[in-house]
Amino acid sequence: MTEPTGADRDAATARDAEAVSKFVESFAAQLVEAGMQRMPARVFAALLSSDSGAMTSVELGEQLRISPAAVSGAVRYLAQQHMVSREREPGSRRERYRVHSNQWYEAITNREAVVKRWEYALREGVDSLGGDTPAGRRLAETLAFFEFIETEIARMMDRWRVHREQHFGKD
Amino acid sequence: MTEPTGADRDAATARDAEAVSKFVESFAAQLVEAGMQRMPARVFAALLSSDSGAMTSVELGEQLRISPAAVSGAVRYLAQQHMVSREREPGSRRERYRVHSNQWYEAITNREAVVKRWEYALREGVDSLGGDTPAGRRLAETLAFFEFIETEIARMMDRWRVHREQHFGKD
DNA sequence: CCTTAACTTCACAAATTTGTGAAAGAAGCG
DNA sequence: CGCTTCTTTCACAAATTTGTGAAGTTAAGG
Repeated sequence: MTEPTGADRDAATARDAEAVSKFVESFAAQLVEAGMQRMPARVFAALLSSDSGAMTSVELGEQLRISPAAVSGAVRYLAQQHMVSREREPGSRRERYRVHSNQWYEAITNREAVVKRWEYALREGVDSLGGDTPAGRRLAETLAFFEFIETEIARMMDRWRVHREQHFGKD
Repeated sequence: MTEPTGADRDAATARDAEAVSKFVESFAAQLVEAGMQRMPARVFAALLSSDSGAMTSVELGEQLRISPAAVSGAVRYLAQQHMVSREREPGSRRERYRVHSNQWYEAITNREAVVKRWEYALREGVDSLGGDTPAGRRLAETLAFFEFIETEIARMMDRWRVHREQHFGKD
């Protein structure tokens, strides 16, 4: 063997596999409880708790004890949600999956597409029930709430970026 | 029959059952897509688009064509999530389920319990991986993000209450 | 080009979730 | 108190979801 099996074995960054696994499973469990699918949740937690913030398909399969097919499905989902990005390490056919902290903060707050569809459905509702009926007014107010939320969240993320830079630097 | 079957049949507030149902199903579908269970989503949408903002178990069962058991399960879930409240109309064993707009705006943004558990898991992770490791630092920053979000959302809801009062009055 | 390593797709079995009918449990009203 | 009406609980069948092995596809490197 010319290279160590699995992840980085450098003494300075040696990982306590047990501790990592414990975190991965408990954080993933919380994500699942919040509605995320199991495999994406586990893969995401694994990436989040890796030192480099990136892992290959094989590494993920080994750590989580899941098949390549499961890894594939999970990362496809995560990539679609913009919570993870794929990288090709040059001169290899291995793919690397990376969690960019910034990126996933945006992804988790940016339910923009979801909210837009809610707003669309609500507008349809207001139209067809009539803005002058009690129900129509309730829907209209709900719509206003989401519109409000949408702009507020954008501003909140602006403030976060400032806050983050102050506390953690640009990185 | 001394009272009309189903909901209010007063001409002024006559509901186009078809239109209501269309909205209910399409809005519910969006909620489902966002991770909500089907029955709670449908029940919630039905309440939201009712003129009075409240319906009995029987009315819900009729409109949605579901069994009493399904209604029961759905409203239990919605009540737990504080998206709906139960009322007993005095002098009847009928229960009424009501959506208070205010209440459900809070419920939807107030993922407090969820976020708290995420934060707890992240703190555990930082502790066990060590705040001086790259992974530990990533988890710590993620934790900071959620703490930030938590206070910001509380303020956002304060602003919403003001905004709402200006645009829709106290009601 | 051919080989081979890596990822993806697909069909399917297992596990989980969902909604129902039936029975049991409350609570008003006589 | 017991009847009646409404709601909840429970066991189960149906439907859906999940993760796998195996076959298929892609692309690097000879």
